[in-house]
Amino acid sequence: MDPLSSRRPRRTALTNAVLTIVAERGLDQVSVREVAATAGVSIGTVQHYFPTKDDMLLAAFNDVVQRIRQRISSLCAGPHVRNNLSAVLHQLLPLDDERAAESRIVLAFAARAATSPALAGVQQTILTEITGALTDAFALAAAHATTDRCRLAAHIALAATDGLALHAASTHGWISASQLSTTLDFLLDMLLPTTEPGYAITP
Amino acid sequence: MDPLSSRRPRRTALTNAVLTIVAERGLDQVSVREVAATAGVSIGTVQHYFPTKDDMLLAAFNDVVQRIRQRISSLCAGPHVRNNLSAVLHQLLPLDDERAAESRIVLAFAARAATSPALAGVQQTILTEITGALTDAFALAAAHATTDRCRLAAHIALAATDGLALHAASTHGWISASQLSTTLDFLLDMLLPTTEPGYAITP
Amino acid sequence: MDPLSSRRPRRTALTNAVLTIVAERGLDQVSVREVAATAGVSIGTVQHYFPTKDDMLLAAFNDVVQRIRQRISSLCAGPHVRNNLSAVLHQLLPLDDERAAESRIVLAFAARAATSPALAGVQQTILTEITGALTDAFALAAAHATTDRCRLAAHIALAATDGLALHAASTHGWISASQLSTTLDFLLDMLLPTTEPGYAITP
Amino acid sequence: MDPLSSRRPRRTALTNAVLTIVAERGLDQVSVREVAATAGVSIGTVQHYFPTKDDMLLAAFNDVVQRIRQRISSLCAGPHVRNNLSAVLHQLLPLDDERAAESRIVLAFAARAATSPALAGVQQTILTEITGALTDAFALAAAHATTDRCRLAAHIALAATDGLALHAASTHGWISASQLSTTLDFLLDMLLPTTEPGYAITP
DNA sequence: CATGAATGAGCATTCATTCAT
DNA sequence: TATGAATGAATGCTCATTCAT
Repeated sequence: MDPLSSRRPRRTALTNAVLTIVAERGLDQVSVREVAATAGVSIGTVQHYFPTKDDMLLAAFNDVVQRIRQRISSLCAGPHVRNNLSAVLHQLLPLDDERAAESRIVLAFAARAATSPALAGVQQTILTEITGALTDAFALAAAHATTDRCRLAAHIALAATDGLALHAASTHGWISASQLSTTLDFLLDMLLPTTEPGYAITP
Repeated sequence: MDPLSSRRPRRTALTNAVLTIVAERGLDQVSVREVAATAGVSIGTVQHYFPTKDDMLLAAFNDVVQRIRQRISSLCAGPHVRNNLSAVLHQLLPLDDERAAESRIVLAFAARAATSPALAGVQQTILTEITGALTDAFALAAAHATTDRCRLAAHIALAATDGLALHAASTHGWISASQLSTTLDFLLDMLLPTTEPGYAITP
Repeated sequence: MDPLSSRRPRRTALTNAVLTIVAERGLDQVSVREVAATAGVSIGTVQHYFPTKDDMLLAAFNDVVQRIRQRISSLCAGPHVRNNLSAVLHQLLPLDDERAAESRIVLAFAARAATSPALAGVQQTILTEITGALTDAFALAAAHATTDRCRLAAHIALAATDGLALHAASTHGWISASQLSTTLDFLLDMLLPTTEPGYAITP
Repeated sequence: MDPLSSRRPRRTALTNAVLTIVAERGLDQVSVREVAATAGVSIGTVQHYFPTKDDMLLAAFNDVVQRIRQRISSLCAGPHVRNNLSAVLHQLLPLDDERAAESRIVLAFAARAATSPALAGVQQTILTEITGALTDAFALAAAHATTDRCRLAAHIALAATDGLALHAASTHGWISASQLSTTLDFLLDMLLPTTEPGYAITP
């Protein structure tokens, strides 16, 4: 009846099929055929929603980015800045199977973004958003720190988090979930002085 | 005369061709045809050296890893531990065109390692080596720090470095070379107390 | 309009192309490319109808078997059992160019059936059908013979016929059409006593 | 030392490798690579003995034909003509695993002979030899039969035997070894009257 | 909105063969 | 005598895409 209620779900089913294949077999195993088969529709239908394969991959990347965006923004509503900060970054680590799959997906798209301007644009947007939010959070948590310091802290925090996710996703069991968590906590302790000032991002 | 003097160069020419294509157009644009054309040999010759495409990619990844390994070990010979540490990590950042290409290459292989056990093995080996070396370096630089602290510092330093390289490679100009360098320096200052103790990785 | 009227002919054109190549150049010269070229369609079209080469060969064998089946059954309608029997078996001999081509085709598929279960199944089916029909015919022609005798006669008749076709197809002119016919007639005379017994190879 | 004692065995090992592959996987699975691997030599060695693949196949066919020739001629030395005749023809049926393999081999080469003049020549030679020998045998067994009758009987006997072998090799278990033997015996009884006339399919 | 026929370029791989050693 | 490097054509097959319905 409502065109939105029938069009969107099918489109989402297709991007979900893409993401499933990316997580399980890698981005280069994504083909229109496989997506159609995974989603249980015909090839023609896939190409009705996404005229080209690049359109399809871009939509899938946008979907996963949007999913991350929403999960992050919902975590920023807490009263304690530091807890929010920690929660957000932990969301980006492959601490359980679901987020491990997401890490593989994000890594795959990030790698392809290196040679795909369209994907690079999406990647740049989400990186800008997250570092902006992290910078704000650091500013709130350490009120007397300069903006530059906060931005530096944000970049370090996000780089280390993504780097940890990269290390975990690109090996198999080299670094455990608890190690990931411990390492990130250690870094946050360094970046966010708790009891007394005198180090970390404060001047 | 010496078979090694005629066999090796050709094999290396082939893996170099692979790495060139990976850096310029991405790992999924690597085909036996393209590699043969880039190296200026016939298709049959490529498959004489590498019976399957996976063999070829694995050899190329091993080559780039070996290249990194040697560059790093040559930097560790300096007298000042902290300088060595800094130099090694800066080597892993895409600070010039050559290292930007290498970052794209390493990122591409890391992403594929997520779904390729053979590549994951190589990745795990090099990560283990580098974190081991970094841990030793932190131990030398901060003599009274526990081994666990040093290992944590090593993981953070490498994760942040690889994360920065990932951010730079997966966008185009989002983060400049000087920003990369500044951010890494800031992190190292945090991890390596200079004048006086009382923070960072010392207890 | 009717999908059958546009789909079937094309599919049949493809199997006919296969059979043409088999008859002229042998089964191992059949390639998807050659079939496409012979049928005047694109490679993709061939593989739209037959996803794999084995599917294509199986369909072609089924087609030729079906053709034989129909020719045989149309011959069994005559009033004189012995004439029918003779006519059917003569149909299986390479007595003219068309049936010589068919003999080469059938021989090629029979040989491949030795190492292809799918083709062996088709071969077994047609052999069972023909020997069944021949057994019935012998039973009608020699009313007081036991079923076992009739089955033996049927097996001998078909084996000798196929053997003659094999000899003719696998040499070039070693045995002439008239020799084939004469030999088969002689065998039928032996298997089907007409007026009086007492012949065989004795004068 | 003796060139013959070192050259011939290796050459024979190669043709044996060909025949093994033909029996197990079919003639079109024979490749220089596979033959070299099966015989445990290098590709270059195979092509040292057989410059082209056709040379190799022709030699292999000649070998198998020679093997049959020798087995047959050794059986013709017996004192009872009828027994010799029966023994020779039974040798051509796939009554045990070894002769089943040989039947697949002979069938494969016969089918290829349909489009290969060189193989057809060998096939024609062996057919001529065997029918000649059979004609002689029938002449001895039925002294007062004309030569033409004997030749007809020979053709029928060989055609039926080869046809039975074809039926057995091209299906899997459709006709059992004992059925093959029984059918051939029945035919021979028909072609070679022993005590009294009055047989054929009538009881 | 959805299908599937049709296309032809592209893929990794196998192949027979040549040649220098 | 025997090897293996090198070649390039050919293989079956998958692919993204176009188009008519």
